[in-house]
Amino acid sequence: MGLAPQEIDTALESATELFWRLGYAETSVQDLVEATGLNRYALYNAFGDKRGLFIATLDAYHARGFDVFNDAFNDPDTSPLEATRKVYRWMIEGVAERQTGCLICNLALDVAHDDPVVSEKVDQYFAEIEAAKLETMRLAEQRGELNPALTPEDATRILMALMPGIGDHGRRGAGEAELNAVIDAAIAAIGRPPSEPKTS
Amino acid sequence: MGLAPQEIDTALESATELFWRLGYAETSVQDLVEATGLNRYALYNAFGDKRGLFIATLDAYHARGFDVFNDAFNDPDTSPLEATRKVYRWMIEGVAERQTGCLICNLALDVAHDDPVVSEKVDQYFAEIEAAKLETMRLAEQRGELNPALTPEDATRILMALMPGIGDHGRRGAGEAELNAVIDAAIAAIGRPPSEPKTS
DNA sequence: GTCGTTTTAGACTTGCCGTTCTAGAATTTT
DNA sequence: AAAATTCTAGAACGGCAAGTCTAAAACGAC
Repeated sequence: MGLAPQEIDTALESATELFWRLGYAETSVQDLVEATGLNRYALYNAFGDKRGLFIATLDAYHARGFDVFNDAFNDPDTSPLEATRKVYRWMIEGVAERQTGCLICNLALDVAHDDPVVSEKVDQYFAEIEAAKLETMRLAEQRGELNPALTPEDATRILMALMPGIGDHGRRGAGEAELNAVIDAAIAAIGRPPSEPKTS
Repeated sequence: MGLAPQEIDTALESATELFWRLGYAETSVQDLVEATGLNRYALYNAFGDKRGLFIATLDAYHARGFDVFNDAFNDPDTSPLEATRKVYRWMIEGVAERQTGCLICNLALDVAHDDPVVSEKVDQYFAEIEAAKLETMRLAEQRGELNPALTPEDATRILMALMPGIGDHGRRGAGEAELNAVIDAAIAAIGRPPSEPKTS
């Protein structure tokens, strides 16, 4: 009776991938049955309904992203701005690979519109990211690595607002190099500028 | 026989507003009938189908945006960066008023995914905006108003990638002031920085 | 004023998808 | 080994929305 935890995990993984690539509304339950290898009965038993399964994938995705975040910032050798670049590189990899935006920044936002539970989760996720970024930017300021025209709050605003743009850019076909150029430009703008102009 | 051009225009206006606020899939033909005041028969006669009507609204929106763009940049008293700020302010007004992203940057992108015609239009629209921004940033560089850490291409990348983020931010409930703070921070970052740090 | 055309309003058709149900197969229990 | 429980696969149900059709109303021409 019931599924083994490991079965649930692998099912969640394929479901995440499917939702991510197709979008919530565009993913049919039949697609999920085929992708997970579980039959309808088992799916509904384990997750309640399609929405429940989606929410479970959000949680799993969130946990994964959290780990990446911590790894990048706990390396004492990298500066705050470099750690930030690393996190965006990771995000960009996912976007470029699937030609679609981050599961939460871009996809869950659609579902959030008429689902309070998802909406709550998205808000919480964004708040977490924003707090982490702000702390990082404060650190950058202390080290004198921040553009003097910006407060840490300003830098955080820019970084936060770029996230959906990177996803959308990827959806419209931008490759990894193009997306990296965006975040590199942003980090250059946020950092302390040189006295000599950069040549194109 | 047929509708007067003026009837078509007002119908298009209400349809635009409806699509914008609700999204494409979430807007039913019945909603459009009620909002435009035209009956189904007349709607299908004038625009072919729901998708045709949507594409017509895109064209109208595009034309409107084009005008705003030109107005902002043809004022000889404002610097390139200030003109850019003006255009974003206009965009932010629309976003804040409707709590949803720009019709093309955010909404049409969803539809573009499985509609080549819409996809083409979105691409063309983005290319236009990008070219205009790049020209503006080149001008800013010539005037010595650009952050020396950035090429005009870099600055354009940042500005382009911010657009969807502003829309999504608005969708998640950000008000006009918050959204303005984002673009102000970005323009500060793109501009030539002062020697003294900004105090928060 | 009557007849022909156009417009209206909404019922109807078709198709899709999430969810539930069911009958048979597999599996476990004793 | 037999019986009870659980799982499987897919059929059936219900609802919703786009697009078509139709019968009545409005309009216009002569």
